[in-house]
Amino acid sequence: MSESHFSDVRALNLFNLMQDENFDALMRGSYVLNFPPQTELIREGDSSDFLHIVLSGAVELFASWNGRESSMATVRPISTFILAATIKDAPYLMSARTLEKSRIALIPSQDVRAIFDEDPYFARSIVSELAFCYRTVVKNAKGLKLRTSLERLANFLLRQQIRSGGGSEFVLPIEKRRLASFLGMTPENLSRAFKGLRGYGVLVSGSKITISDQDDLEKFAKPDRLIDDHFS
Amino acid sequence: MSESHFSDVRALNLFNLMQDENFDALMRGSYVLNFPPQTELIREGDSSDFLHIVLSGAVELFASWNGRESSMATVRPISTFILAATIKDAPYLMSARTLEKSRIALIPSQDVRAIFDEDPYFARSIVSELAFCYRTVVKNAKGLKLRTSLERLANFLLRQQIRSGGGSEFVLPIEKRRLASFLGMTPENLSRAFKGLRGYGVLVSGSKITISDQDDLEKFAKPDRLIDDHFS
DNA sequence: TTCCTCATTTGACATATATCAATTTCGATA
DNA sequence: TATCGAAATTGATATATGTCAAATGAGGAA
Repeated sequence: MSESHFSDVRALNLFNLMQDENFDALMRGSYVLNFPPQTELIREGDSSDFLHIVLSGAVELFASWNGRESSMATVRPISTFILAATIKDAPYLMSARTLEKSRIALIPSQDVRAIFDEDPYFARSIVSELAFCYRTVVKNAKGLKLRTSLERLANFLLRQQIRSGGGSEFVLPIEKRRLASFLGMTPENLSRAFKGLRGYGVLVSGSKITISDQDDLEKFAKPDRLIDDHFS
Repeated sequence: MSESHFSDVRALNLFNLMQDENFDALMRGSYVLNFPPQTELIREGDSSDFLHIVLSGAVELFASWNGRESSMATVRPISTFILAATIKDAPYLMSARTLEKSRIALIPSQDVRAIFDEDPYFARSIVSELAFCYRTVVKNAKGLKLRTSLERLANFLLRQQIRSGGGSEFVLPIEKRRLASFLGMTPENLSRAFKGLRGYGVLVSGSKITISDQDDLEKFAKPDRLIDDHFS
């Protein structure tokens, strides 16, 4: 792993408290690979041999059943994914594919489990990370069950606006068809949902979004920190 | 806490590996309370002061937004709930209410966090438990996004059948209106869904379910271990 | 038992969302 | 710039699900 990536990974919440020698051991056993876009990295049901870290590019986590597919999350640098499967030594529940050309670090799951047992700081970080992941999925499930697709889209836009710095104009981070799948709707329905938000001051031009009436949109979306705050 | 409950709690995955003195310390600081049915134990958004353990009775976890409410899970003895909030010292994402007269143990969250730092076995168990919870919610989210309400019901019945011992006859563990909410539909729609499963050999009489044609139902439901196996 | 309350079921209807087919738009690349 | 293929949009329609009101049924209390 290159020095620059090395320190970026070290800075992750998951790794920033652990002892140097343990971090070094993890990194020594890891592989760094470049993948072209649209490469399937892991397939749900496979055994979890590696903890993955997205160093650059982007990775989509998705799930399939009975010929249907749904986007579950997008992982952007620098982040790990499938920690839970790694820890439990259980099969992956989601598949992963690169969305762009991506650089991925792979840490053998058994190394992660071994150092977890050695390093209480690492253990503490893993717990914190897992609790965070758990809460993220719960928030997602709440959104799915409590909101209509229009409301989910409206709140997604408000969250994205904040991530983008809070200005009234920002760019969608993923293709619309993936966004549709992530929000639990069809691309056609997403297109109509965007139209439906015009009445609340949302202007769409390609992937550029303009929120012309912040209050109006928020009044409709009713963002809730227990669903939409992705930082606790 | 009475001796019998004491050992039942000790037997939980979360507590069975930790050192005696640490377990004792947790129990010494804990409270055990009896609650009548329909008592709100925690409200989403509150700070997480206690890890809860259902000793007897039953507790529903539910979420609310904008005047709507959805049942997220039912917790039965002997199990803990809201571990993630406790660990992160973050506000509860879900509310909890007793469904029946229930006996609940409360362990101060700060004690849990303190002993987590002391006892590596406890830490290991917490990680395992959190990973398990995470995977459970991911499975739930997959079901919500990939299946229709009829398919969710069919698979719920198959899971419940297994939990009940695998016989062709069993009893629903919760009221139908709560089941409807848990499965993400209205009570009316659940009623119609039960009718819709008649064609696959599902007979309903009150809360008693009879699966008269196992193969037929399974062929329709297509249970998948990556969604329906709640043991890994 | 009888009554009362509340869950459940049913029917009619409204709304939300999906599907299918046909354009249109966009973006990569020759 | 021109072209190609995929993504996005649109319209028409089908299906799924929700809502409302009424009827039925089950269980507890007197």
